[in-house]
Amino acid sequence: MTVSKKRTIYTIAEELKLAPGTISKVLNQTGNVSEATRERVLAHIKEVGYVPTTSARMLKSKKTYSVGIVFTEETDIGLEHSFFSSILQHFKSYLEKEGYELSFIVKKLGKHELSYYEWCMNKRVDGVYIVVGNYNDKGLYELIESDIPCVSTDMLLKGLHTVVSDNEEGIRMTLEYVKKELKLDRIGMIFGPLWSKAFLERRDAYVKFSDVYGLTRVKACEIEAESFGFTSGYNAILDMLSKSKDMPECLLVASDDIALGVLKALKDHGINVPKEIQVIGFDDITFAKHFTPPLTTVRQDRMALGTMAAKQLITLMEDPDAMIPEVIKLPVTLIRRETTQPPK
Amino acid sequence: MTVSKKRTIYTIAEELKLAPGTISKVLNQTGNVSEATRERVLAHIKEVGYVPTTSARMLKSKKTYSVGIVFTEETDIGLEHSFFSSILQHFKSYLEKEGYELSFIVKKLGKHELSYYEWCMNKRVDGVYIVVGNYNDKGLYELIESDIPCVSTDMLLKGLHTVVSDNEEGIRMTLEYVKKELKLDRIGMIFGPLWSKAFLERRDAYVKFSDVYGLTRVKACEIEAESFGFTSGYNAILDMLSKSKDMPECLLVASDDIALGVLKALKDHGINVPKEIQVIGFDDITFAKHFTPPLTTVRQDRMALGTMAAKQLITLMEDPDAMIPEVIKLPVTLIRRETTQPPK
DNA sequence: TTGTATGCGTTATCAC
DNA sequence: GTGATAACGCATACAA
Repeated sequence: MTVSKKRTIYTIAEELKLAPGTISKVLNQTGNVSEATRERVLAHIKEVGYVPTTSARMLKSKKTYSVGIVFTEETDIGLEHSFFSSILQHFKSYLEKEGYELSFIVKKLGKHELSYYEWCMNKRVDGVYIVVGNYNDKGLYELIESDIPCVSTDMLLKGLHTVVSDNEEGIRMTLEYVKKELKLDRIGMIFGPLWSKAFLERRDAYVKFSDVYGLTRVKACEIEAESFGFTSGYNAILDMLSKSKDMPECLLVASDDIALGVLKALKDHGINVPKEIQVIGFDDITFAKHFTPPLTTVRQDRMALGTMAAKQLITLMEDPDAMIPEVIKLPVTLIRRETTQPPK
Repeated sequence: MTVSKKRTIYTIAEELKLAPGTISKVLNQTGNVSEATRERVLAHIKEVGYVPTTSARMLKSKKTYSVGIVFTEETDIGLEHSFFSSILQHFKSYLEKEGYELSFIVKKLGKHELSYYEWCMNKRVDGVYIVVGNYNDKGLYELIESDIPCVSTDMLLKGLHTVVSDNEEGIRMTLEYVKKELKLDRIGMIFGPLWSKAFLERRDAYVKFSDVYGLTRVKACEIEAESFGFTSGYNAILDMLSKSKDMPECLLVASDDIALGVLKALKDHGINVPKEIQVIGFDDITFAKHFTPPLTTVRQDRMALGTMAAKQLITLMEDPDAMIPEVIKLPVTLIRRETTQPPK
């Protein structure tokens, strides 16, 4: 392929014996251009493979077709965290199909330090997607309060559009399953870190619906894991075992990552799952079905999460005042596998 | 925080009773500016939080402090693939610390379709990082042959700077371990898809060093997995078991993802690891140590891979003709865990 | 040492 | 319908 010589609206105007402005008009489908010249210009542009230069365009107009991503890297999270990177992946696919481009928001450009907001203004991004954010991050609030469209799949904040799984319903159906299908009574739960809204919701739902279904909560077996990962699950069980010999029949775990650690710890202590204790996770990460035994869990639809966030953001970018619900709850599904076992 | 009113070099020049050009000079540390005004300008800029607008700057100058990322999504790969996203994460961290910004290269901007190369020219990225690419992707070659600095941690191509793990040495040390510590003789290997250079290198090294160390290759147990994931490993074992009852004492597997599937299949068929057969993986993904039994494997230093790629790219971006080696091989480490067991 | 003028490639507002 | 022309915010060569 020949490396195309540099073209601008001027060169192509010249080649077509037209005025630069006219080219711009057909490019932006603005103003009046005769159908004839329109076609002619479009054809030529396509033939020579001309693409308007982003920077110049940005200089003049508002739309940049770019969105900034906030992906806070902390406490076991980051691109390596499969749950979030999966959502991001789907978000990315959808947005790219719509012609948008994704950039990670940084706090430094060349030698200039800047806040999220400054970066966004500077880059003139059309919108922002918060994949995972930290409630202690001041910069985030400045961003959310600004009039740059923001969407998140993680944080729940007044004024921020968020797409999340229906955590409460997930726990409700789990507990209903425990009661009605598993026919169990005594339950416990390994919570995730409770500063996370999602984990908090799951804990609250657990408290609420254990009542509703008349389940018995074993208080000694309700533990808040120290973090998000496998290890925190493992440690939570160590903690539990040291405190009490009084094990529940079924243990809910706030996330699969933690649940896998739980399962491992149980196995290491010779406690059989599901015979001696049954375990139910949350998320349905890829590995959940590959573990031994395969984990019963509540599936979050990662694709729907990412895609829906993308849709919301596009709506907002096209019309910042669009009347759309601030938080959208997506349905979840209970996936029955082998860490639970209904009575025969 | 007050949302700063819009500033340009003009407004800040005005505020300081200086000429716009002067501001520009101190910003770019070019031309002659007295130390006094320099300080004054810098101080003011910092105070009001002024940041030069990228688009305008791009229009004039070369450097954009931005790099494009090629992350081909195929055959089980994508952001969800923890190995690659982990490398990307480290690459990203390093580059951001240096003030660069990362954007995913897309093939469509607004309503314009464009090639990788066009996108890069258009955005004026300083460089490109190919996290994972596809050899069949024509657009990639155009990019690599252009004079945009490119670095990869995946593809091996003439003219492309690449940072990879020393696959050959990894396999060599594995085989030495099998021979000298494990005292085993009969070996087999589940290869990864051989169109991948990395997997090809591992296969070739396996062939070469099994000779060197006088190991016996069980041909019926040398199988090319159909893909990258857990499932392909599982299927490879199904395949192997159907073909031969003649199992090797030790099975190398081209990657941990595949190896975990292998382990599961073995377990499902009641074959004990490491008692009946020993297994060694490659990569040391996070989950390798959490599996039951924990996987013996060759660790690739993902952080070094990402960081080194970042360093190489920066060197190239600062001086495109820098004399640096085209391919850098990073050392790997054998991690002994429980899928292998030396004789007592 | 500091200020001025011009161009970068667009878009948008006018006249024609 | 079409063609000039003025911004947009910065860098740079050149004049002061």
